[in-house]
Amino acid sequence: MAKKSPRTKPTRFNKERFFQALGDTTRLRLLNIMGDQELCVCYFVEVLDQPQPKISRHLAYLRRAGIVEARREGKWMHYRITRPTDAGAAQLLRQTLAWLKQDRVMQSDRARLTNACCTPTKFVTLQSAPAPTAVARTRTRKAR
Amino acid sequence: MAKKSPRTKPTRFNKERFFQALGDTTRLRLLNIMGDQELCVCYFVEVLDQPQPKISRHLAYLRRAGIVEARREGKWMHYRITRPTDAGAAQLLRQTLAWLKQDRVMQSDRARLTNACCTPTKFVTLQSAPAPTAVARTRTRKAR
DNA sequence: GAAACATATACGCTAAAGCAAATGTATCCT
DNA sequence: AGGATACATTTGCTTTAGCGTATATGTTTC
Repeated sequence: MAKKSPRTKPTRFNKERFFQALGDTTRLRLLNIMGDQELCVCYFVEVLDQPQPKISRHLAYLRRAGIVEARREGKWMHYRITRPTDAGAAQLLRQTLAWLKQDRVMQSDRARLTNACCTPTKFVTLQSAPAPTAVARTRTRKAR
Repeated sequence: MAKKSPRTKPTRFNKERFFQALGDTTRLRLLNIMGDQELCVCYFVEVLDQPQPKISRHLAYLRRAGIVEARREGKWMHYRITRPTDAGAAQLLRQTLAWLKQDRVMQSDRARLTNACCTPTKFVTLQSAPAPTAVARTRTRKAR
């Protein structure tokens, strides 16, 4: 028995949850900052200048919605945007990210991230944080 | 004093509200049913088979988010999808609508609408309701 | 203008979202 | 082992969303 996976995983992508995940400014800012890189939590805290539990909660929300993935490396958790299992959602997400880049607030967030990356020593909270690393684009550049 | 309008109207499109508006199944179903036509409330009530106040509330929500517009014709209110003022939102909305069409539930909603339109006499609530009319695509067909 | 109709809004409720502060957990360092 | 670091999660609270029921508003008809 124990049918391997007649439909175990593809429980049907939840559109409602997907849009709800995007319906919060903090989460949109987090996604915008991530862009194509993988960031550890301390960077989000630093750039958005908001309490760490709040950041963690929103990241967890995005994770449940299938929009970001996490990877542990020692004591650091790295978050990156992932490709939603649903193709339509994937396309919408890509467009949304492009849309965000036109926003003033989002641009200044990115500027602040760049600043933090270049001179992490200026930020107490980032003293020893691992630098962000670019993430392999899913199928955009030269495939993987 | 009372500065006339240094920036009265373009209050900046609210992305948060936009996504929140899409983050509800009932509202997605309403949008899907509208498609390119203009429908009066009784059709929504009939097709979704849900209480009228609920439908009205969701339509009001969509209206506040700048996604639909309403037009009164006698005692009937006609709702139609509108082009959001923000170009990015407009594109996302278009794609979302296309995305919905692939959904089983959405397809059956559309089928039920077609049925209701062809034989309105079979539906008590639609006895005298005005038939849906196609809406001038914003810039798609031969302009207006 | 009264009755009937189509739709909107108010009300009371429950559930969920969002927040700050506190606490828990895993990891690293010595 | 013990303390420090980096997050995650819990707790208690306030706000908002969504629902059904009841009621109000605007329109037409008689």
